[in-house]
Amino acid sequence: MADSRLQRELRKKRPFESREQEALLNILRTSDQFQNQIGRLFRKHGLTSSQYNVLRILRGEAKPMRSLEVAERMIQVVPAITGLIDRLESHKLVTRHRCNKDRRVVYIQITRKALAVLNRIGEPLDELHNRLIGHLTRAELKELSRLLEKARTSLEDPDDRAPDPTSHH
Amino acid sequence: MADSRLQRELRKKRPFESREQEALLNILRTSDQFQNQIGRLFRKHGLTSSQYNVLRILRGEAKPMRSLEVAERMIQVVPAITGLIDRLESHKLVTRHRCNKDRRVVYIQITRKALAVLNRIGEPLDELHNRLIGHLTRAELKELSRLLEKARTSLEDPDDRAPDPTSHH
DNA sequence: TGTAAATTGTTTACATGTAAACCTATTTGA
DNA sequence: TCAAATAGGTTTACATGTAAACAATTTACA
Repeated sequence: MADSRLQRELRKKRPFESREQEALLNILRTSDQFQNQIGRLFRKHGLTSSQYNVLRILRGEAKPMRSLEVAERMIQVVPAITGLIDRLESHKLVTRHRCNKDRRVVYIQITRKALAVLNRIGEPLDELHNRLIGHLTRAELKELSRLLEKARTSLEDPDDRAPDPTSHH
Repeated sequence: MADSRLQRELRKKRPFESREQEALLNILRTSDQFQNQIGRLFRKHGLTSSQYNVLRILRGEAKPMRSLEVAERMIQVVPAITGLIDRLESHKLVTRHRCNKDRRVVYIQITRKALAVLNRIGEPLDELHNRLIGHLTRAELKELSRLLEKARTSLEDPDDRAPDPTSHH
């Protein structure tokens, strides 16, 4: 395999053992670096990436949501959501309401203050996105998304670990 | 823009505003999910992803390295390396040696125990890599790497903030 | 109807990641 | 030669992310 940019970046002395490994590391590395840039922008506005994501989800839904519903969309493990909401609440970016019908449930609602913050971040974030990958052509962007979506199909079926192939349908 | 897999995954009610945004989110999301899988494998062997990366770097270099040198290759902020090395040391996976010539410098050396752990992880890790993106064709893997490397070129020049273009060569 | 099982969050224990302040040992330079 | 600037690491303060154990409610069902 010919020398690659990634190989130089990682200062590897040897080419990758496989294209699979190279592609995988390219995905992780690109994501890492982009997340750094994006996180820095959020920090300027007093938010973290996770907090921004929670607020975006709440704004998108446009009505109070249950904690676990938010957590699921964040694709995060459940326990983390509690502290995340705690901090957002202490910054007055969301409010919590205990449901009366089912007292286990907690509803999370976004505040006006948070909506204002999201509005302020919108434009600079679009600009950053553009700076990060705006130099790819439309065809390239489309192909990149296609390849990444195809890559993720490997995570779909729950490992074919069907405990009992004879049951269920 | 037509509906995409990502759009469904994120339960977005509206198509993405731009292909740039869609591609960017695809990168972040794919990386996240893959990192989860990989991290789980490392954990089975008593390591974290960061620890594994440090050990790989040390094994690749095949001789003691300075702390900051390791940190640079990890593309991490400096402070984090201290605790990381602390934990590796407490697990007897690396040893620390203060340099006598320059007493500020600390050399990190990998242990035999760590080399054995890396050997045990090698095969299952290759298998996992294969499971994650082995279903892409060679041409697709190559194109995916090319696109991601092109994407990262946006991070190259230090923002053109050349403090003084007249100095240095 | 009464108890086991499932659901919804929380708390606790660890390992990281970021930023900013610090401490020491070296190097620079007037 | 001696003070100021650098370089190499650490420490401290926060915000997350993962796993495991719990607590409070609700549901299911024998």
